[in-house]
Amino acid sequence: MITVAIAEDHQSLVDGISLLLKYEEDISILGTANDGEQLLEIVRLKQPKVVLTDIKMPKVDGITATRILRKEFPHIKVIAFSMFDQEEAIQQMIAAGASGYLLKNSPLEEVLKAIKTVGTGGTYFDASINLEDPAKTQKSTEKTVLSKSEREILRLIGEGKTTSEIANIRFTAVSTVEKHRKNMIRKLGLSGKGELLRYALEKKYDF
Amino acid sequence: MITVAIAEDHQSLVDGISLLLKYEEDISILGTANDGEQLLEIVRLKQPKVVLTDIKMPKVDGITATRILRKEFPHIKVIAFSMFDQEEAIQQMIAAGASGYLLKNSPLEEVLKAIKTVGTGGTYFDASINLEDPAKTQKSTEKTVLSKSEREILRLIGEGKTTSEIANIRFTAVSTVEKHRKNMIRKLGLSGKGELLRYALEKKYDF
DNA sequence: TCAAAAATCCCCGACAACGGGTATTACACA
DNA sequence: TGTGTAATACCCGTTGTCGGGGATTTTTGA
Repeated sequence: MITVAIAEDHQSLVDGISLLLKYEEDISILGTANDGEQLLEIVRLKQPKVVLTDIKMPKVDGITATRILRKEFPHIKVIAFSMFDQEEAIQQMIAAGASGYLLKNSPLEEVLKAIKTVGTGGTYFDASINLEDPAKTQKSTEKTVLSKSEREILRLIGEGKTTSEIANIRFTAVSTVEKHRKNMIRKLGLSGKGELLRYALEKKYDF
Repeated sequence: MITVAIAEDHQSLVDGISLLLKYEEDISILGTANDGEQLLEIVRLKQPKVVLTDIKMPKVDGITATRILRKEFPHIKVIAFSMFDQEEAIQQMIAAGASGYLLKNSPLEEVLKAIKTVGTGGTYFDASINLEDPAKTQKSTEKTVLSKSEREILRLIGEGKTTSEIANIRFTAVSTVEKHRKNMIRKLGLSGKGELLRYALEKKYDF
């Protein structure tokens, strides 16, 4: 018997999945949640074997929830369920300890397959996902190399501050902040005008 | 017997709804689509009594599809099915001729109720929708709505493309893309260098 | 059919962001 | 004690973005 908990902010989709799984003999749904907080509660109470979770959710996002759950209950397997096949999200989800990744525009049958595969110790990644890409992986390992000032500036960039605003906040010269920007761009292997803001916004859940 | 066509770009959700409706005696699904073009095809071929459609879809969006269908087949009832309860979208959908409006974070049972109510000549609007405040509604409908090209460009901005790259992709002049950018900034009340990218990244997950 | 909205193109100036350098001070740690 | 890294600050030049205009064509809605 595979016990499952589902977290997904669209109740209609939760209902659809529940309906499908209800007729499966070897699968039992222990609970459903509409946000990350509810998911953590349910898992702590009932400890399912498999967790199926959306990435974008209110209160606590799927990546953070996965990281917390995998730390508390290493035996619990997590399958991510997302609308997007963005590499960053997938990469982060894998880093957080997910055993599978599904896309919402795949058939519902995929969900069933994924739960069964992951529930019996395997991994399941949607066919339309292409992983590896050494540049990205390298990027994520190098991100820890950022220094204290650099991290602070990156955070401020993520909050929408411009270079001159950051300089005022930190009581340093504009040229210093720009230097830090450039160093970060070099360290992270980025290029182009908006890339650092992009990076800051996408990684801002990481602190 | 109520005949139905469903359009929704997330196949998993289509499957869930289909699964639910399959066990209903008086409802029959004539076809499902993953984008607006497919929906138009199906409706023209099979002419269902009720159409359940997502608003955000590839190729042809739900609002446009509704407008076209209501013009060609005035007897066909349309129910909108959306993730967001933004007044502009609801207002536009009603203006296009929709008889109902559902939110994806409502239970699946609501879908059933809505189809039955609309299929028998009624209207069904989600309880958590509040449409009063005519002044505000009027204001937002004529102000905040982005056009087709603008939305496409916003999407590309969200994918990290620069203005010149977008111009190449769309086979238009750089100046045109810049004009669209500026119009969007004005429409959305933004200001500053990175704000549009910021907006694009934040709204990217919301449709 | 006809006006409104959208889409296309161009101009200018201002300035922030980036790429590529150089240089000084300070502090850690081996 | 020296080497390394971080943090500070400045230079030049290029490109992208934004604010503010104007103008034409095409599409669409009423």
